[in-house]
Amino acid sequence: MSTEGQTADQIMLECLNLDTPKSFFLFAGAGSGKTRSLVEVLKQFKSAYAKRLRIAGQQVAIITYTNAACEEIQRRLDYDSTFEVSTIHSFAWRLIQPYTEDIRLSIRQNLVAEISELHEAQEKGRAGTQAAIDRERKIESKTKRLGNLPTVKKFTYNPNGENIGRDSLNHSEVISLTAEFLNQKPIMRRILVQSYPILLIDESQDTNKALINTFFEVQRQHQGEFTLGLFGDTMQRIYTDGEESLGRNIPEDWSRPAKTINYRSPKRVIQLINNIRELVPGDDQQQTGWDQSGEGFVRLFVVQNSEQLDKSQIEQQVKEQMAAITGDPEWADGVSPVKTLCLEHKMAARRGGFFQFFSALANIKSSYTGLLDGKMRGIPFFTKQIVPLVSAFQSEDKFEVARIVRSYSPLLNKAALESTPIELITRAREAVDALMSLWDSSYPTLQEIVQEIHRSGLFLLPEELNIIASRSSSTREAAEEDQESPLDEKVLAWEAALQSSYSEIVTYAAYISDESEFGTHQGIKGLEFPRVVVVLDDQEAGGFQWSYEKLLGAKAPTTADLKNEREGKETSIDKTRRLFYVTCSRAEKSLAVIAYTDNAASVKQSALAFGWFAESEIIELGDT
DNA sequence: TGGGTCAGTGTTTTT
DNA sequence: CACTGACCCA
Repeated sequence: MSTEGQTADQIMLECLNLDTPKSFFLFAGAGSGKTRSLVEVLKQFKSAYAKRLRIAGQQVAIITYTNAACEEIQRRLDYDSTFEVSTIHSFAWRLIQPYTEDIRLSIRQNLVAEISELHEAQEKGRAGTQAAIDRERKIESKTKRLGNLPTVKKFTYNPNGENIGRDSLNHSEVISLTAEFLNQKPIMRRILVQSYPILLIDESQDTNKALINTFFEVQRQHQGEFTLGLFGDTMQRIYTDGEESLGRNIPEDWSRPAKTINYRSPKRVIQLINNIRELVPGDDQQQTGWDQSGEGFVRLFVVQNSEQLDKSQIEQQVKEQMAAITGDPEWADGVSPVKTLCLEHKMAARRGGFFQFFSALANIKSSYTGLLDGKMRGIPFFTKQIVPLVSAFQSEDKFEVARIVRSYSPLLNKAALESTPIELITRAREAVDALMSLWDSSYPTLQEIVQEIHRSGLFLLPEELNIIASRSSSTREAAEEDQESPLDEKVLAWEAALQSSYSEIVTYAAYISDESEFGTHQGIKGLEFPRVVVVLDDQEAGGFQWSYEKLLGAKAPTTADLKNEREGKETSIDKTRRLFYVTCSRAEKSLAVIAYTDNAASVKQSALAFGWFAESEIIELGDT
């Protein structure tokens, strides 16, 4: 370890002094060992102050962005109760939860304002369009919520999932209510400061703007009794909610420690990410490599878009070339992890071989989160029952097969009352054998699996699947004419999803449990992988927030971009550059960037002109 | 008929 | 955010 890291740790430790508290903003770049510093400093803090905090009934609050980061820090702090580690959402909810009447009042005011805005828009807008219908529906649901508001005894909120109940608040409401209450109610500020004399915020660049500014204000008003410690890297702000000017407006009397060594990436990758952020006006943060880091490799593969492009073949080719270039056979041995980062889940789904299943269910907007975490009704039936059963059966693990059937099968429970154990077991075995015979020739479709389970009764079918399985083809046609209710929307989506092969559910299950070789550009915040492929493909991406084509000069900046630039605001190019920075900085050994583009020549030229890649590091693939 | 304005449309990431 | 298309006005 260099002295630089110790210095930052030392500064932070000095700030965390209950008698002379001092706030700080720690610049912690990619791979700088920030979590390790945090844990080290907190452990030292604990030995000096834990007892005093406990007597006063106080804790140190540590706020993270994701659940994964939260669990990681909790674990590394040995689940010590001196520390309250939570995501921003669960922390915020704990603060405001008791204030039912204030929440009710605030929500009421918001609803009234939103409804009147909608009415206004409805008068201004054209009648009969989708937008008008949507507005009408919104007015209806907001009015309904307004009417229901007085009957709410207690508001509910689930930080980790869907919040669809009558009494529930959504994610953004919890955050904005917290900012509002802290701003308006001195007592809330006092409770916060007294419960948590130290508040540390990880990934502060992505913390909600209103809330982070409120925390600044709380700190300003409670100097001498409150420490606010922000960790972050403004270059890694990749969510729209964060404060743009964070880091530029830090109060004079704060400490500004910096961890500028990158322990994660090899020198060539660090040079690339330094070059990427060099182009950001006003950002002078540069990282240095660790003495023991290797040189590493970066390559840019430029692919001209065309109709008949076989992307999977190109991406395989990239891995093989990377194996040859780096001398690291694990790039292409097919078993070692190579992480491929795509902009969107759908792009990952296409490459990961579960697109049909995923995109069908992605149409159910109300439970998209459930699709991403695998908790959507209908999915655990496959991932927790069918997939484990099939894999146990195929590896001839009889105990595991028996365990799964015993845990889930109504065949055993129900029949248990009227039959002898031997009959039961025979029936269950026949049901399992019948199911498994579907795999005899090739993979069955999910539909075939569902039909077979429906026939044998081996497992209980979730509602939507049961509806589909019980339908005869004539009732199915009748049902298609009437697709009004939300259940029908779900049933339709499931009908499409069930057409996919069993293999899709297997690769999907791996994806949502983070065992897949694919990830999204944003979802991999804070993670690291030895071999990284970054896929840039505007054409395949559906969204409009990022444009790699503009970043790489293949597409001219738009009038909106030029206007933003003139006004000193950030452009879509700035946003895309930061996302690109985050993806590239994940690599521990070597990095391959694949740029699918309408203008290969411009991409190559820009990559050279920016100084990001050398001529010898750019490889053109495809038709050219 | 040409130009200007603005509503409508598509739609992704995390909690 | 960027684009399309409806609509208004000269």
